[in-house]
Amino acid sequence: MIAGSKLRMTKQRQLILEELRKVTSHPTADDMYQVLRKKMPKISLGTVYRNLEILSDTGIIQKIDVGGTQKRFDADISTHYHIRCTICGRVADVHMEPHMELEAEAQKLTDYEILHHRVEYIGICPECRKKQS
Amino acid sequence: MIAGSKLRMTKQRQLILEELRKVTSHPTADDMYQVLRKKMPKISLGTVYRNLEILSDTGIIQKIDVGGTQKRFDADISTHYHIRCTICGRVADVHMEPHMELEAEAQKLTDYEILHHRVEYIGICPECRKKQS
DNA sequence: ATTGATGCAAAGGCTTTGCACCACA
DNA sequence: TGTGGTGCAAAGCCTTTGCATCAAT
Repeated sequence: MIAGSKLRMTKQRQLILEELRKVTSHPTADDMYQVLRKKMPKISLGTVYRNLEILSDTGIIQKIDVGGTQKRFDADISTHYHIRCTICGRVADVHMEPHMELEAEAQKLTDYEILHHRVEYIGICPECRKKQS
Repeated sequence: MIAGSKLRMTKQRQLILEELRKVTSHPTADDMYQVLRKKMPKISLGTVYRNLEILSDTGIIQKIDVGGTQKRFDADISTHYHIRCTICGRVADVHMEPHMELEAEAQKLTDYEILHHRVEYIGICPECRKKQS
């Protein structure tokens, strides 16, 4: 997908990338669609899915696969950890240095070839905590 | 779900639990269904889903939410890390001690209340590695 | 007997895809 | 002007659910 690609920068693709870069909320495809259609009413959900897929295949954005049913997307392509609220599903970044030594440690114990690792925290976000009390 | 539950140990539920405890392959609901129907041809996929859900809600088994579209299940309810093959999707355990200090470290950096953490490794399993070469 | 569980099939949620038309390069 | 992209709608995949019937307690 990356090599030999003849990607065109359409207005839709450009807007999708632009809007994703504005937020840190790790939106789902449908979250994006709801925002995008305000600025481009005729954009289709299929186009949003297709572009998010292409942009993440190309490495321009990142697809994140935290628990829950929907995939989420992130314009920050650096390796970083996430935390998900078990109540509302919201996802936020955890700004800590990735523990690369986890990979070396695990590599001694598995016969898989380790390529990456992901850490996901599960917790309760401030908003949901407030509602609970 | 746990408190005040009046669960019946039906033949289906018993078999589902029994078969899940036999394997370490982290099967999907459909994987389970394919195995179960050999021993109980009339069992329905809905029953498999319902029971895996109930058993994990009750804490008797664990639902695991590694990347990919399908949920997987594990009779081992201890906290442990998983590795997923990026080619075939297979999931295996990584037998290392969980790094509980990751939670304390992250807690300093987020205003979420951290409850758990998960580590997922992504790699290539021995079988797929063999096919590549 | 009571009522939770099952089998079946239909419906639901999220995502992908076929197709004719459109618009970047 | 060639071909990748779009909008639309249909289809696909996984999972949940309504309902009549069954069976565990």
